[in-house]
Amino acid sequence: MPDVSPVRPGRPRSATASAEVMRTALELALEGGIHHATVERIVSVSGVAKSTIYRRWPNAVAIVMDAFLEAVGPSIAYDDELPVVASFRRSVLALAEVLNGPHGRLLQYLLGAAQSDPVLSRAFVERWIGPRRQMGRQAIVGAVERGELRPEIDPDLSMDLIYGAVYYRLSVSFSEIDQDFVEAVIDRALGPYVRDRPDG
Amino acid sequence: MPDVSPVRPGRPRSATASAEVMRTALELALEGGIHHATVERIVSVSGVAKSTIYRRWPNAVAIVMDAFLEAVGPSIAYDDELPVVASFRRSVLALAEVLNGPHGRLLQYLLGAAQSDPVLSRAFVERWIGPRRQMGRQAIVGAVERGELRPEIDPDLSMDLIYGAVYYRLSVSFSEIDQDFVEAVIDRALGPYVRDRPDG
DNA sequence: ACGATACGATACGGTGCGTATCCTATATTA
DNA sequence: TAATATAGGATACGCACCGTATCGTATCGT
Repeated sequence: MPDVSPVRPGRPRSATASAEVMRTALELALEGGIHHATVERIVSVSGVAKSTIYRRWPNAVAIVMDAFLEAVGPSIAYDDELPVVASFRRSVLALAEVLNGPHGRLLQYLLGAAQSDPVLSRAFVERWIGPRRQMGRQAIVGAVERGELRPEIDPDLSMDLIYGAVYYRLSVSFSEIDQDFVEAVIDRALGPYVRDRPDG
Repeated sequence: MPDVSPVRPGRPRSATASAEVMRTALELALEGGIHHATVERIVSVSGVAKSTIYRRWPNAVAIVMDAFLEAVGPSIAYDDELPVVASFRRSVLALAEVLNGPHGRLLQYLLGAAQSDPVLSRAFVERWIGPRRQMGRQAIVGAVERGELRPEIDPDLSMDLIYGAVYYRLSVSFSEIDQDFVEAVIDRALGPYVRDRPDG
């Protein structure tokens, strides 16, 4: 996240340089895995100088991380109008779609790199994991307040169960995250707490 | 896994060399993270020649993987005599104890490396993930047969939920795997399927 | 003894890292 | 307009590690 405070003497940082570096890093990582996105390659492909890159990012993975989050970060796709189970289905299916696509492998690489890079891991939690958990927790709390879910449900644990199963597939059991799986997971995590609704 | 068929001409491979290499690799990785266990460092610490190492392993991570599995691989700790929920608690708590200790961070590193190394990932699934899932599935099937669990339970999905939550903590949300958490996860994954036992 | 294979030692080219240096470009401030 | 501060491009550097190759020596089976 190259941060530039707006009022500062001297030549300002080039916005196009940052964009070009991230674009190149993402492209390289998508093509040949995260190990293919090296600083030296990014330099030679993007044309931006090494010194410029190191002035903004500490290493190559950080660039890929920023590029990834900028590309697919914003979409969370919760919809509070729907019943809570349907809302979760929608949101987790959207996540699964990302994870099953090319960006999913990239996320897998980033997650792997975060395992031995505390800085990266913090960024990962704060900018990717955290927001989604937060939205999910709020959805559950809201559903409890509306009487859709029984109040005994533990929102945090629910998040661990749902997202846990999804990421387990991605990064531990290395199997597919299909629609049936997502729906089954959500049903088993939330189902026992769904209240019967006499008014249909 | 350096495999040597027993009947073969020529000088046999030294067993002590393999042992010393793995011991050193494990030690280095535990000390300074998996990136600290480089082939060149293993060479200079263990005294075993580079050529000998490359004759047996393709790279440094593979050595750490073998060493890790040899050190903490065997323990699964299922106990079919206990009720199924208690049996799972025992087993997953034993796993959590490993994951919370120094070997847990190592597993985290290995899991991370597996994300971008297909060979390592296969070995990981076959030798670490697979056996545990298998034991767990069998425990559930057995419990269904004994009438402890309702037959509608999906054993595979149950494994995804339980182990998913555990590994999610380890490698995605980077938070602690304490006893309360483990018990809550198992209760929510299996609880709804536990049959009342009138003779209990 | 002979052939086959392993071991240790050493050297090599290649890649990538992160830093430093130097010059030039472009902004603010006095 | 001049001074100051920061950015960008280009280049070179030392370092670590990788994986391969080559060599002489050691230790098996036949």
